[in-house]
Amino acid sequence: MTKIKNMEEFAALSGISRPTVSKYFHDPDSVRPTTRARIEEALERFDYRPNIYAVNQNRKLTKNIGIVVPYLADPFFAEIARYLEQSCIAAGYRPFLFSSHGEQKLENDILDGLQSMKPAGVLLAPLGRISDRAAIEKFCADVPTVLFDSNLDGLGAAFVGSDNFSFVSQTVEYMTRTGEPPSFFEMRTPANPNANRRRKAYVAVMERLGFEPHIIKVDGKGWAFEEIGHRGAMKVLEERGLKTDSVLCSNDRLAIGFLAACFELGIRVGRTDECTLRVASNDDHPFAKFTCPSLTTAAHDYDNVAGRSVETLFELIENEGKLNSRTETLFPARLVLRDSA
Amino acid sequence: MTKIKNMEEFAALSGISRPTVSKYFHDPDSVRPTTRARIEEALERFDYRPNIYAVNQNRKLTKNIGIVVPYLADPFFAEIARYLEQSCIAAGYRPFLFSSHGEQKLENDILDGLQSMKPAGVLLAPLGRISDRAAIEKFCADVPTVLFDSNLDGLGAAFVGSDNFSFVSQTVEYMTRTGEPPSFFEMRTPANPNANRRRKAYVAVMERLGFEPHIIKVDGKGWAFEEIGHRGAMKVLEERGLKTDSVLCSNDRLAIGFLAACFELGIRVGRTDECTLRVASNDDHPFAKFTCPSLTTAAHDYDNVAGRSVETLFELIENEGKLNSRTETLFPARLVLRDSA
DNA sequence: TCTATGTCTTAACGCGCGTAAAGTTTTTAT
DNA sequence: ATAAAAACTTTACGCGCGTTAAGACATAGA
Repeated sequence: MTKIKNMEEFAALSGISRPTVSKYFHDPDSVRPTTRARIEEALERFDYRPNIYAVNQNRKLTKNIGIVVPYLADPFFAEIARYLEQSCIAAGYRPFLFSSHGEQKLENDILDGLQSMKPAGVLLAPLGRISDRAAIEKFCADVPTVLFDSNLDGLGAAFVGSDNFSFVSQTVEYMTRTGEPPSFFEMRTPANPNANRRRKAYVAVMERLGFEPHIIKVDGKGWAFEEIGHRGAMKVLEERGLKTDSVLCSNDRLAIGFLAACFELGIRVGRTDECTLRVASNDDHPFAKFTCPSLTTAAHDYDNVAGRSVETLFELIENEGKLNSRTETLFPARLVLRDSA
Repeated sequence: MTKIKNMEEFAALSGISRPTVSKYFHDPDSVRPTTRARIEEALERFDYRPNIYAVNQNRKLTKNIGIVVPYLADPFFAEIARYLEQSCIAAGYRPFLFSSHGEQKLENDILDGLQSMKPAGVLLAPLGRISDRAAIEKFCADVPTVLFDSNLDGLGAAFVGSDNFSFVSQTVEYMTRTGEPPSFFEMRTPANPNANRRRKAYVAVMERLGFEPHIIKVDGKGWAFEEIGHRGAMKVLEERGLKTDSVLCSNDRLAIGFLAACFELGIRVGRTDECTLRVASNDDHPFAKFTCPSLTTAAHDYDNVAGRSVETLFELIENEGKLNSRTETLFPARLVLRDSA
């Protein structure tokens, strides 16, 4: 097995001219079946692969796709990233995954580095409130970008995410239908714009149903939501600051902390008789099934959000970075009934 | 602000010759302070960055570092990846993160793609039992690689991980000291070699202490450990297959499932009087603090494992891919006492 | 001031591949 | 069978930068 240095050499060994071989690697269907067969035959014998740097230097558009999520230690994003990666690979692209780890500077650095990779496109789930709008806007002007999960008004060629109103209305209506209307438990200054939309949806739904909204805001910064939810819940529960016997958490990770606090304080959570509190939430986090009790929550339509995100990006790429208009696609939630409410 | 096309142009604008500018980007300290100042001054005015593809084509060694983990949806790996990424950036490298998502084919594909990136080095946490040994061996022959988290005998230039014996001996000794010696709860065919070492350590420690080991093996494949632990625990607990009032789970994710099952069955877990079962585990998963009850576990020395991994890789890179001999570094665990045992 | 050393400039080649033009061969259609 | 179309080969240039060699220049030490 000889080591092949470059395409010239491989072309010679396969008995095909280099430009034709080059054409083959760009699109195997663009050459005659007989020559394709000859190339692929040689390919098996010699195991040659074009130098990606030389290739990418000479193509104005690479086959790279950047995937950026705000916080990869959150399994929600890890899962969605997995789906996105696989979709990209299936479509013949090379996905590169980055996490902003909750930091603006890192998000900016990632976009910076991404730009010099000349990616065909980028799937970006921005940090949200703490994102550097100007930096992202500048990036989007140069690179075809689809925003997902959390929207930044007007940025990117399109946005694909979940319909926060659908989440909250389903959970609130369910809890109201089966018991007392819930209070809303959230962070005081949420990092994510979805959180704000959920609060607004909560207020709207409560008012529509003729109930007075109760919002419990807990302190805490960053992405350690479980910790924040736990600490906040301990405080609220110990101070008896809870006006209702049912609570809707803004998201599952806060709820995980909330439930842990309830457990520690001996508060029975659930919908059975011996329980004094019902807790529901939003997201259907991968771990929501294993909380104690298991968490009733509104599930993201993972598949559709991820699927539509990549579809939109591919469309964008084929249209050379321009879409007719910026679309915002929102998928509704699916209520998942478990034991906590 | 003019758009700069290439180094030639930037060199002209900065009043320095291109070769010198090239030298500067390779190592800013390799040029005279005055010229360095002139370049950096121009750099601020014109915002130019070398084309990474052209750069990487002409350097035999890039500044890229591959980070490969077996399953990114596990926050443990997400956390360690974060640390590794940051260390690489701090050292002036460009980390690229990949997850094998529990699949051998994907692991192989990732290594394949990585190889054509000509990375300076790779930090690889292999899938373990289902890894393609031959493929990894071939890869390691060409690319400076440090294995971490799970060891494959003889592969890679070095291994850095945790000392499974230390984990298990601490948890077993603690449980034995404070109550009944534990049974060991694990998957029948664990994906990870660490699991086998933990079982062996359990048996060894139990025998040393003069107790008979009890091993509970539950069925299940893949990386959905919580699910597997939950289902397995339900079965064991319902069938009253538990011989002891204390259980040591092979890892935290199994324990999360185990605790959920206990909760559902009304079994009180903990070390207080009204509890009938104690559960401990290994890893100190990011969520272990929020289980119900919170999980007593042996913590990885994250910082040291990650830190030593990158240190070793950098050393390896500086030695041009060769180390004197393959070292295996194991860091001991730290027992974290919480409420479950 | 002069020399030795270090740093810079100029000129030029190479990396591996994309791509275009012109000519040749093969395939398809009539 | 023949003409038209399609695919191929040859030749050659360009991409942006690494790198080298020769010579010009600047800096430091005496």
